[in-house]
Amino acid sequence: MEPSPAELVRIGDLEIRAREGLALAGGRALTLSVREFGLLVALARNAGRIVSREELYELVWGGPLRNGDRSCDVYVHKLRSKLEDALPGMPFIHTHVGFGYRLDPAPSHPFHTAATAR
Amino acid sequence: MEPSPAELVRIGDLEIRAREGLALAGGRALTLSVREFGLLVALARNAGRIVSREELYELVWGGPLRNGDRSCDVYVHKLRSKLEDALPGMPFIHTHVGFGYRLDPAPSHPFHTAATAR
DNA sequence: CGGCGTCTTCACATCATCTTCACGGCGCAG
DNA sequence: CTGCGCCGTGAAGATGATGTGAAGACGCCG
Repeated sequence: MEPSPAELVRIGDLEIRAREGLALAGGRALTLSVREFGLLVALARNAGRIVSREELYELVWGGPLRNGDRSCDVYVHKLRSKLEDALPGMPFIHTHVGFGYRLDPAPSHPFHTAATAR
Repeated sequence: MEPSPAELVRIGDLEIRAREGLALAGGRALTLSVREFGLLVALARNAGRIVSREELYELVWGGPLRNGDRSCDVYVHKLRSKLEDALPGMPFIHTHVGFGYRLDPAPSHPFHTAATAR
C-alpha cells in the first residue's frame, strides 16, 4: 500500500524522502532547512520539467508569488550551493531564463558536452 | 524473521540491547536513566532516519507531545553529553532544524574538513 | 531522616533560518 | 550606446528553533 504518492524520489545520486524530511546525496544526509527541502521536493517531483517560479512558490510557500519577491531565487541559490557542496561538478538545478527552473542530473545541452572550455 | 523487532541494534561503536536495558559504547556500558535509554532505543530503531519530536515523545514518553514541552530537547542534550563522554569526537545525534533528530554514526556531509589533521 | 538520582520546567544563551535589500552581470530591444 | 528585465549573489535584521545550566519536586533506599 502506498501511504503517499511520492514517499521516495531518486534523481541521479540524490535520494529524497519527502515524508521524512530527509535528503541523501551519494548516500550521505544533507542538512537542509525547511524551505530548502521543500524546494528540492517540489523540483524533484517535477524532475526533468521546467517549473515556473509561480508554481514553485505555490508549492513551497503555499501562496501566490508576490510581485518582486525573490525568495525563490535566493533559495535556489542556497540549495544549489549545498548540492554542489555534496556532489561537486554535477549541476542539478538548471535555469531556464524567463521560464523557471528544472531539476535534472544531466546537463542542459547534450550538444558539445565535454567542451570544458580551456 | 526477527523474533523481536529490535533486540540488538548496532550503530557504529554503539550496541544497544533494548530488552536488557543495556547500552554499550565501544564495549563499555553506559550509565543511562530510563528516559535516556528510551530515547536512545527510539532513535536507534530508526537509525539513519529523521525522527520528529512528536514521534520521539510518543515512543519514549508514551503520549502526545504537549505544546511547549521541551523534555525531548533536554534529554537529547543529556544523551548527547553521555555519548560524547564515552566516544569523544563522533557525533551520533544530528539535529535537523524544523524536522527532528537523526541517529547516525556518520557526519551529515563532509565539508572540506579544514586540516583537522590528526 | 538524609543522601542520591531522576524527571520536569524555567530562563537565558546561541544558533539557524527566513525575508528583504542592494549591487552587478548579462542579453536584448530601441 | 543605453535602458531595462531577469537572474546570481552576498549581507543585514528580525524571528524562530534549539542548546544549556540550574532549581524544585519526587521517589527510593540505607
